[in-house]
Amino acid sequence: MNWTDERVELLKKLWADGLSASQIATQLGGVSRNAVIGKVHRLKLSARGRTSSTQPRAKKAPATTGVAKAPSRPTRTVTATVGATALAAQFDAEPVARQVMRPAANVVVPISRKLALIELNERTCKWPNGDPLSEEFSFCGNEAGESGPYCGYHSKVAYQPVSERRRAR
DNA sequence: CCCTGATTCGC
DNA sequence: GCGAATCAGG
Repeated sequence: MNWTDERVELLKKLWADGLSASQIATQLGGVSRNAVIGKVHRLKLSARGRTSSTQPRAKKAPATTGVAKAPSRPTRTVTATVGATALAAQFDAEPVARQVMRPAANVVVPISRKLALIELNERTCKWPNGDPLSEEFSFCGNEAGESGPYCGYHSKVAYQPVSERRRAR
């Protein structure tokens, strides 16, 4: 990946918005956080003024009122081989999972390619966007990592079992 | 151990 | 210019 004007502009914007280097790296795709930091320095925009206390870290979604406690992870992993009907049925049968499959509201979501199910392949991120029963439903579609069904961002932020997080490392 | 940005230095 | 490796730290 090379630093096109477009990518540099996005880098500037996200850095100004206070995103961490690793968050920016995942959204840009194809670069490491080191690359982002290096670029930031070369662009001389290191100072972000804001000494916003501690690292913002992705936080949990605020407790929703009156809703049963959600499981810590999706009940099942979406794979490319699951048919659309089966997928819809799965979520239909498990309304709780539908809620859980969304990142927390204050988490930065990478730019999604918004692919349809049939557009997914072995190397596209299978993180679902939105309500599976809605017409706007799509999948992230960014490049998935070697070791999982999600892109770098979603494999970290996704509600993944701790055991799998460790194995991925 | 998770993460953060900063710096160095071979390419 | 680029970014992996490394450092220093929360």
